[in-house]
Amino acid sequence: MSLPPIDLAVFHDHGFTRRQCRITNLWFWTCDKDRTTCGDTHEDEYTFIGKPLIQGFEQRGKALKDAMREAFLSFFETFEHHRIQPYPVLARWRDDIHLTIASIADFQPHVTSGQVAPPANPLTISQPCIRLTDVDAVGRSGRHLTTFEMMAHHVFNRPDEGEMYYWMEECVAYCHQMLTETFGVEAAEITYVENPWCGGGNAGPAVEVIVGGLELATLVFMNLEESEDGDIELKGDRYREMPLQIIDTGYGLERFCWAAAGTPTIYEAIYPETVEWLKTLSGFSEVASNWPDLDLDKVLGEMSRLNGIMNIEPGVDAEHLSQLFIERLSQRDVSITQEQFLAVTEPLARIYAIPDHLHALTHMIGDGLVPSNAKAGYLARMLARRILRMRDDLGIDVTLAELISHHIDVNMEGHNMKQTRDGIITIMSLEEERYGEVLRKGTNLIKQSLKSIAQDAEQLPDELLFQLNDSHGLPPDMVINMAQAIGWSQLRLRTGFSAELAERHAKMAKAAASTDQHTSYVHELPQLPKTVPLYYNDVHQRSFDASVLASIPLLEDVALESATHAIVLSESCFYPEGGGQEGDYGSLTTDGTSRQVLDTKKENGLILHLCDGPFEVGDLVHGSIDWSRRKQLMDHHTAVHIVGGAARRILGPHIYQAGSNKSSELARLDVTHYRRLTREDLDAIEVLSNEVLGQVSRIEKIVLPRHEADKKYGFDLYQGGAPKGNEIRVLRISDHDVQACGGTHHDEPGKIGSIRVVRSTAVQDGVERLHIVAGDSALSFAREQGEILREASKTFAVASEDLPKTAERFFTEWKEQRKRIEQLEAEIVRLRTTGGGDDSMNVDGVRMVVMEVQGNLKQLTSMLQELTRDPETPTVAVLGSREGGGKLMVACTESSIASKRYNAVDLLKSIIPHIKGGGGGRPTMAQGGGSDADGLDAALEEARRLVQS
RNA sequence: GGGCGUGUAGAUCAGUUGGAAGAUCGCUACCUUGGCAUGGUAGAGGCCCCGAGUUCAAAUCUCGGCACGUCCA
Repeated sequence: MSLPPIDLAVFHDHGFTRRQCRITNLWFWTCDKDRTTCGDTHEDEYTFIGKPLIQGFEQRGKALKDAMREAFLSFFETFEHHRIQPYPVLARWRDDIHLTIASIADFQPHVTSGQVAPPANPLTISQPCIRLTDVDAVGRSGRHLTTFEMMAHHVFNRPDEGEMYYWMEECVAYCHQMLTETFGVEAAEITYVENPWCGGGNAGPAVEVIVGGLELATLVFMNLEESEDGDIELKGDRYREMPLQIIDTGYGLERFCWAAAGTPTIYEAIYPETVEWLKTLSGFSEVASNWPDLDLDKVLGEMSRLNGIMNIEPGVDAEHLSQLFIERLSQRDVSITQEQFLAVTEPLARIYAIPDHLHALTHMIGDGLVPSNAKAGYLARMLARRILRMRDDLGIDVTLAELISHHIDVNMEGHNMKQTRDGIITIMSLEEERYGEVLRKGTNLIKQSLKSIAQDAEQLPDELLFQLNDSHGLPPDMVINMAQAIGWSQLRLRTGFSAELAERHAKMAKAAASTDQHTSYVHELPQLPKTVPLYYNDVHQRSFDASVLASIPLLEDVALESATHAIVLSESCFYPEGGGQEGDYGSLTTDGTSRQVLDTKKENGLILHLCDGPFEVGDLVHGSIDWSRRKQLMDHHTAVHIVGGAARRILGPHIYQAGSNKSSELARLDVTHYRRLTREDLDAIEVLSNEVLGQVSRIEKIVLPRHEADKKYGFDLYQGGAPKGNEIRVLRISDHDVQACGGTHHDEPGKIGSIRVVRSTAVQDGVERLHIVAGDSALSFAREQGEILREASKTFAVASEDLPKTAERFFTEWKEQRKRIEQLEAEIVRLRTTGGGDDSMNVDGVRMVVMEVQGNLKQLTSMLQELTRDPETPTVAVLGSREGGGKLMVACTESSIASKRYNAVDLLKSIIPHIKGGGGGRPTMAQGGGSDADGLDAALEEARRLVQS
């Protein structure tokens, strides 16, 4: 069975009829008798360019967006939808995506799965979203954006629990009423296209709302989930109805603006100030004056109408596209050469894309993101670099910080940003600096790489381009441009290369994705009630009594040390590893047996005590935990929260926990920051952390329903990772730090004693790892440091205060003396080589020196150098030394009869077996060593024989 | 999370098959000049990132660490 037709009263009431599109074959509803297409095909041009279809909105830019958004939200408010504040663009409540890509993403996965209640029902929202998949098409297609606001009304129905708010009929009715009444759209311009939606294991009927050739909204009725024995078939997969029935709508705010403005592209409707500014700065306005005959306005007008049917998607070859455009334009009596076309469209594409990218970047950085070379931070860096490149291509002289400042002034007023303006500007300046550095290094590298390429080459090797891109951040087209500029004028980028590059990356990504795995500790977990955790009620409880519910042998490959069995109890105060806190150790005993608990883990709500032996099911056991270890873990865990809060107060609002680990020896806290931390930073964090220990007398532990926690404390709660349940355990250390955390913590910070921030290391760019010790570990750390100091001072026989000064003195003296030794060795060599007449002889005008000397390879080298330096006395020298198992060296005076007649390597190879060694070198200088110094005499004797013959 | 790349003089970088640590700029002194720009000559400046291993021999090869860069998810 497939989905039935979407046949609603609202269609009939407004005189709409159902037809099948002659191009796409999709069914659609229209009240225009002449319409034969669904509206979104390659024959449906944009009809609103120059002739707005949405009436009553004369503003442009931010004012237009604000008015449009307000009109939408208040429409739904009057129909009893609750207005929800937008979520951040960084999807920190999710671990599967970095960015908020749709309004429904706010409620995934737990609201949409039914585990967590929605914040309101029904609700309306305008959610800023970022999607980078189409980034290449932005600016070129006239309609693509990386950042947009998705206006929506959402409903979460539970028919099985008698909670049914509304479904398709009402949903479409709201949409139609809003379009025609609030926005003044003629009903004849609207088509509703039936096009089922599926994705991510869910599916349902859906309606696309098309106005003037532009898809303004999609109304999705999500009521199906993937199931092998489902009775509904959609696009090859089987589905069944699910208990939760969700209305997921998406109205493109910017598209509404565009339809209201009727501008040639969407960018002029929403970013008019920046587009004008960049046109002026880049001198684009004068481009047309190069060709007085060209009617630029007409070209652009026709182009934007064409945009609607050209279906410009990312990855389309630019050259091919331009030819297609020129062809189509000529069909419409617009004649333009390729040169003219590119001179107009290339700069325009950049002028349009820059404000869009700035908007996305401002949102991301504004939400507290730090640019990085990994994860979401990398996406921000990519956007920043795209902006900088486009700016350079346009030849504009403004900094990234100035561009962002301008954007904030024009577009961000009233938007609540977490990061400060100064913070954003600092981060942008650092990014631009870094970009400059990549360019500078890249230029050198390209010059270097080109050395091996013929000046008249037409292409560069694929491997070179791949490598320059992947390892050095130099995009292929930039490499070609640079190479052309410095003399390789014939070079072109091979058609299709960019596509191959993308494909290569996709392959790598696919290979990486398939290596995901989950470790389990036992073969099969029995169905048992969740273990009752005692550690939340009283974190100080050290022992308890419980009954054994299961005793399961551990899987071979996860067995650690001597643990053999996982014991499941009815309740436990053993804390299982989680939230970066290691599991508790201790013991379980009955009257007869006693087992060590070597680690504690959690799986499917069951606490697994990993023991060194089994129990009988039904045994009553007495459990007691290793308290000193637990106390230390609590010291470290609570300290991590305090240090995190301190770092945020000292370094800025972008400080976010990127991971943490607490063992009994030390704790590690990874935080996001845009530059390396100095010791001064660490000191300030340490001082503030210790102040908190004294100032805050109690740590609050509160359990809240999820949406209440979100509302009260915001998404910074979820720094430790996205929690799963509807109930959130909030740990609040006054206003210093508030986080959702399932770990065990002290009730009073003062119990920790003291905190030391030992050092910081870099995890990746944009993430610093703080090494922290607290409580007893802090004391033993101090003791160890003292011991290191004492040991070092003992070696120097000085007081530890004098150690740095003394070490420095020793080091400089060591350097000076090393130099002095070199000089003295040279002197020794000079003395030895001037005297040795006895060991030299003359064979046909070549001086032969064969002798045993004292010294290492380095000294022998200098001696040989001295002996064979003078071209006036051609010399072959063979030196031997007994050091280190015997050394032999042979050298000939360069470019003389000596080097013509004798080969140092051959000579060496003939004599080296006497000392049981090997060696090699160049024809004029060879060296080798052996393991039998006693053979040295024989070796030298053979050398004498060889040179005489 | 995965792939790739780079650590050599104060700076920017060469360094071939493992076999004698280099260039350019900067620095110091001297020469040229009335002085400066410039030109000439000489010199100083190196834990070749750190630690193991292989080898007669490691800046070079292998492994580990640290630091930096970059592409992708």
